Amino acid sequence: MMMQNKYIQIYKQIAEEISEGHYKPKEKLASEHELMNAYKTSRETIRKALNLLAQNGYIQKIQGKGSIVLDRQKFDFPVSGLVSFKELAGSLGDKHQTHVEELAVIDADDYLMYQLQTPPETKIWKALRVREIDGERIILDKDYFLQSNVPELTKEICEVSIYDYLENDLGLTISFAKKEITVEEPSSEDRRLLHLEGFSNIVVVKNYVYLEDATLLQYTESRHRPDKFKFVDFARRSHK
Amino acid sequence: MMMQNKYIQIYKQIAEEISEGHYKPKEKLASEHELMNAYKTSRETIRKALNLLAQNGYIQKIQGKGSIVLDRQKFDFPVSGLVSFKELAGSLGDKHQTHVEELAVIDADDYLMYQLQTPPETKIWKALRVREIDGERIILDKDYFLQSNVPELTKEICEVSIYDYLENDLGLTISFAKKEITVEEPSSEDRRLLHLEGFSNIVVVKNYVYLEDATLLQYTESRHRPDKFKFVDFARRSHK
DNA sequence: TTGAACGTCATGTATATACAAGTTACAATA
DNA sequence: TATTGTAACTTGTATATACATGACGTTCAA
Repeated sequence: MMMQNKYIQIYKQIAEEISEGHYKPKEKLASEHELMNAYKTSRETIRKALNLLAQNGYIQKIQGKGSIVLDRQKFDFPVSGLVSFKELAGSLGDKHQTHVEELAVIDADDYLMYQLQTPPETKIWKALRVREIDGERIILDKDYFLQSNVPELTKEICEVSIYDYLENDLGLTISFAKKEITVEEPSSEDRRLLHLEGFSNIVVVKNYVYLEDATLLQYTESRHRPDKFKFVDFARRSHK
Repeated sequence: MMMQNKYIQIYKQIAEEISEGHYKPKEKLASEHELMNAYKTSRETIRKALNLLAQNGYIQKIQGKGSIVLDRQKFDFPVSGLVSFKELAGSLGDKHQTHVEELAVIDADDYLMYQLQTPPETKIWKALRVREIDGERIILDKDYFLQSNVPELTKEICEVSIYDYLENDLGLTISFAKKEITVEEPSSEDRRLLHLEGFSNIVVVKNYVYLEDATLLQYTESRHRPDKFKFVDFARRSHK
């Protein structure tokens, strides 16, 4: 009967209202007691929703006073967290395009065995994609999946969104990810596939994506031209 | 009577046990029911502690099975979240040093008025520090505080840790922060103060630090030599 | 032998109550 | 006037109970 969890519904609803500007920044949200009546639920359920809002930078809770709405405009989160290129490109300018340069099942070499924590000769999907924005080839994405997790993969899927395919079609649920950002010298592959004239550095984002059972699903290297790279992170201090 | 919140105590205790290797990765934690008896508390309190552990990458909860311990070794979090340089340098190599190049109260110029969201002629503490690791001048930190928040600041404080001073001495509690990472061309100031021979890029981390009442405490620009820069981020997918 | 059904234990969600603690406004008091 | 005290709000913590849902082993029947 329940379409979805109550506290997530409430979270999404309030988050949308904030995003659409129904509340102004620095404005106070209704109190937990009022929200409790408004949504006909218990206080703990309201509090779970409000904690999600706080965690994701929508509001700030202040004991004794209430919840105030933060200014997410001045706070824009383009590449924070686990977003995929499609979400990113959609939120930024349009005129983006994805070129699938390579798509094949390969045997894991030493580097991949280390990154994916697999035994030798494991079959691995390799997808090599170039992201083009406004006519410039900006990003090189190198994706690796265990074939045991992802049996089939096509050029068409790679051109749209691999994440959509994994989550909606294969029913895999992504739980958490670790990102590592460094700056390196461009490889010859980078120079061949991207427009790097005059740039002597490249930003490398290594992304380890895990499923709900804590097994590694995917290793991705996302190689960005430095002038077009921007990473935004919002973090709360967890405890005192 | 209560030294600290129960669920934070339990969180810290289990977190320490995991860090010290009392549990091995992939090992199962005791069930919520068992922990409930062990700590003589309610299940909800245990769950709050476990959720903190999950959020910070210590464990993964799996419905129906239990909580399994993640491998934080393979997962090292050097610069994730809100850590200060002191913590960073301590966890990495030693032989680090801080040079205070400049420390003064100034009037906000246009750039600072924008970054700190203040009216004109606001008095602002400016601290300019160079971080040296293993004899190389690697990082240039430019810190700005409103004098209304931080009345006094000394060279000695800047050499140790401004964060310690703010939190322990002034009683200011940092609540959340927004980071922005970009790559730029070095300024003449960067070239003068850092060892940048041969490097044509610099990694700029803009850090906006907020207090519990959601007011901006500090704006920091941390400018890193690209070869020594590394940023690690751990993120959970918040909802479905 | 296979497979469906069931019981048990795990975590997830929702509710209720009680009290602690921070904020604010206002009235009482010195 | 200035301070204190109190009442009425707010959010924070802790506890208890109930049921839903997922994982898994055992039992029992085909």
